[in-house]
Amino acid sequence: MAISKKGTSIQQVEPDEKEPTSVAGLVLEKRLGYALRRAQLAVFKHFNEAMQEYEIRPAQFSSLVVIEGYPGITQTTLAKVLDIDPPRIVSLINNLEERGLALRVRCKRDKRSHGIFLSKKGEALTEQLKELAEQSDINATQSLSDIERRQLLSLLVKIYAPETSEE
Amino acid sequence: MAISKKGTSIQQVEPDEKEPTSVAGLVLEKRLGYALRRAQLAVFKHFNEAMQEYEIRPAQFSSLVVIEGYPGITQTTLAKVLDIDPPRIVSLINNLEERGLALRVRCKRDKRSHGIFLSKKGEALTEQLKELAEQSDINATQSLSDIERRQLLSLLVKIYAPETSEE
DNA sequence: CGAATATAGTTATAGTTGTTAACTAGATGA
DNA sequence: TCATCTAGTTAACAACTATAACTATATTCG
Repeated sequence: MAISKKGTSIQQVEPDEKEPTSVAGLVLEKRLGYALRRAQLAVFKHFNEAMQEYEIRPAQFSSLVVIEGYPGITQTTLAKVLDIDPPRIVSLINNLEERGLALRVRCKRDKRSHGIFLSKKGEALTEQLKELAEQSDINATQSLSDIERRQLLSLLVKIYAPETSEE
Repeated sequence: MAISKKGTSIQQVEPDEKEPTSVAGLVLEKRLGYALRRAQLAVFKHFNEAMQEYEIRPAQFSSLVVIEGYPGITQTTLAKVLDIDPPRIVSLINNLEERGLALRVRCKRDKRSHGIFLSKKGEALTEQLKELAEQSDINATQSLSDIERRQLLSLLVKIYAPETSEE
């Protein structure tokens, strides 16, 4: 608009006088996708800081929690539950296994598949991490009340898993 | 738990009888970070499908909208507003410029910086994309009412930009 | 039975993205 | 005028994601 109006080619202009510092007022502030992305990044930043000393990444944490809840779960099922591709599971479990947090046990019935279990160490760590994660969530959302936090959670679940969110 | 209990080494076990298909019931379902990530991926999937024929990626869309709102914005300011690193802006704007959607204009006052503007074509496209993006948001959140959608948006803004969300 | 098909896990590969360091040109200030 | 700072850029690299293809087992069915 500002430029394309003039027919002659312009080489130089004045810079914008007002310096925006946020997307406030733009359509962008009304876009759910954008807001979700920004909020997710903000919350993950806290999470990663909290987990740094344990060298646990988000996907590893999720895996630990799911394995804890379903001991003996197969890699394929874990991939489905977390909605990630099977090849990613391999290095993920490799890493947990190398660190002595989880172990693969070949399945008697179907020798192609492995059940995944937590070691004692893995269980203990998972308990600790769950506490940390909860605290990190709260830290990352200081501007929200408890009620708002619960509201938010329930709205998000409705989006990513609409079938399970009837209460 | 299941495995580490026995002292002798176990080679093979039965697989888990119950096949979980979601994180319902696990602590994971209570984690904001996890819910945000899953919801964001779901919404972005819709967005990317909608934008596919225009070959516009999320960051490009955001840039177009911000440039439209602040014609002549510098790359540094754009980086700040979108909270992305300056190097990323370079290829982003290069791409928009190559496609004739935006243009860099060297700034008279400070010859180091460039003002970025949309071309007529860029403006027209941005208008179209904004409609598409709004529709895509709604499609991605069919399970939410209009009120819930607005609630969600306002909660998310409180997280990623707490200072701007007082109304 | 045994050939065709399917599945669990894996490996390899490559595309895409985000991060960091360092460089150039121009601006600023003592 | 020299040192310092900043905008934009380039290059190198680490991380993540997606795809294809391979292996070993399992299953199905003529």
